[in-house]
Amino acid sequence: MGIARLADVIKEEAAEAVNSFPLRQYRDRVIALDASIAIYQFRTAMPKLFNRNGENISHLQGLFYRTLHLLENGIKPVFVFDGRPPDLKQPLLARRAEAAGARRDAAESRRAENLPRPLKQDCETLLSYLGVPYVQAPAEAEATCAALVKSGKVWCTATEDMDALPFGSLRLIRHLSSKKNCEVEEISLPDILQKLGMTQEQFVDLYILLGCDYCGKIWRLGPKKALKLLQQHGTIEQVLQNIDPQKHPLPANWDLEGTRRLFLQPEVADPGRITLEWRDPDPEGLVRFLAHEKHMNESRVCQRLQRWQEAQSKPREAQPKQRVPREGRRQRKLGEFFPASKRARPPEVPGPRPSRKRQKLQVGTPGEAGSPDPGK
DNA sequence: TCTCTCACTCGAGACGTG
DNA sequence: CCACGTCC
DNA sequence: ACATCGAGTGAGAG
Repeated sequence: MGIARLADVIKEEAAEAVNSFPLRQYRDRVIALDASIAIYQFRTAMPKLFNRNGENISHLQGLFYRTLHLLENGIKPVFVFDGRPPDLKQPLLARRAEAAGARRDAAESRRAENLPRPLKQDCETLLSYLGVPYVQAPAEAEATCAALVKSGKVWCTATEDMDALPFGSLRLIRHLSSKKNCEVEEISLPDILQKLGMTQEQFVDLYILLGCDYCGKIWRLGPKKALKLLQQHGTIEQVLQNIDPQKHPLPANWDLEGTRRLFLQPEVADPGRITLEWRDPDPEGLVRFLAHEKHMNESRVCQRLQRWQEAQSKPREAQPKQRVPREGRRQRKLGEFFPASKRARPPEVPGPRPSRKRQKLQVGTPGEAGSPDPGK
C-alpha cells in the first residue's frame, strides 16, 4: 500500500540509487524471490488455465516458464515461501477478508498459511524437479530474503514489493520477468540511505509514515512532508512534537514500537543453517509431473525443455570472448520423453508431434566458469 | 494557483505466429 | 519489431 | 474453490 509512495520518494529524492542493468549482468548471481507473491500473481492475474480434472494450474505453468527463463540466463534463483503473517498484519488481512465478502471462517482457517496447502506442495515439487532450492520463511518472506542478502548467501531480492528495503535487503531488483526488454531495475539500499542522509532506523520510520502494511498512517502526512520532517527531526517521536496534533491525528491502536521491531528485528530463517544447491533440471521428472500428473500440454512442456536445452549447449551468447572449454561440458543423452505408449493422448490433436528427432533431450552441466561481477 | 492527499479504476504472464 | 490469439 | 497489488487518474483540502 505504501509501496508506491516509497517508490516515488526514491525515484524523486534518491534517483542515484536506482540503476538499470541488462539481465545478462546477473549471470551466476543468486537471487531470492518471494514465491508466494509470484504464485499468487500467476493464479489471479491470468486467464485461468484448467487441466482436464478442472484443477487450476496457472501457477505451475507460470512458475515453470519463468524459472526456466531465469536459469537460461544463468541466474541462480532461490524461492522463499511466506510463513505465518505477523500479528500486526492481522487487522489488515481481516479488513481484506471482510472487503472480499462472504466467508470469515475460511479466512480464519487460512490465517496460519497464506497459500493453500496443495498449491504450495505442487510448487515445491516443481522446484525440486527444476533443481532450484526454496526456503520456508517463519514469517514474512521479504524479511527472510533480506536476511539472506545481508548474510551474503544471496546477491539481491527480486520483488515488486518495496518491503524488502525496510527489512534491510541491500539490493532490490524489479521487473525481473521475461519481457523482451530484459532490462532490470536495481535499487541500492546503501545508496538510498546515503542520499537521504538517513540511518536504516530512520528509513524504517519513513516507511512507517508512508503507510506500511503493519500499522495505520498519520492523516494528511504524505511522502513529501514525511521525508522533510524526518530528515529535520530524526525520529517519528520528534516529528510528532513538531506538527499540529489536531490536523494530524494518530491512527487508533498505533503500535509504533512493535512495527519498528518488526522491520528491524524480524523473525527470519537463519541463513547460517541454510544451504543452497542448484542441480540440473530433471526433464523426465518434469514431463512426468507436469504433463502426466498435472495434465499440462505435453508437447508444450517438451518444447520448452528443449529450448532450455539448446540454450544450455551454447552459452557463448553472453560472452563471445570467454569460451567455455568443450571438456567442461558433459553431455548426456536421455531417453525419449514420451513413453512409447501414446496412451494418454486423446486424438484431438492430429499432428502435434512434428519432429521426432528433436525429442531427444540432452542435459548439459551449466558452466561453472562465471563472468566477472556485475555493476558495483 | 499549486501542491499534496486520497479514493477509485484497471491491468496483470509467457508463448508462437503473422 | 509489435499486435494478437492461445495456453487447459 | 477464493480476491491481489501497484500504476495511473481526478476530486478536494490546505
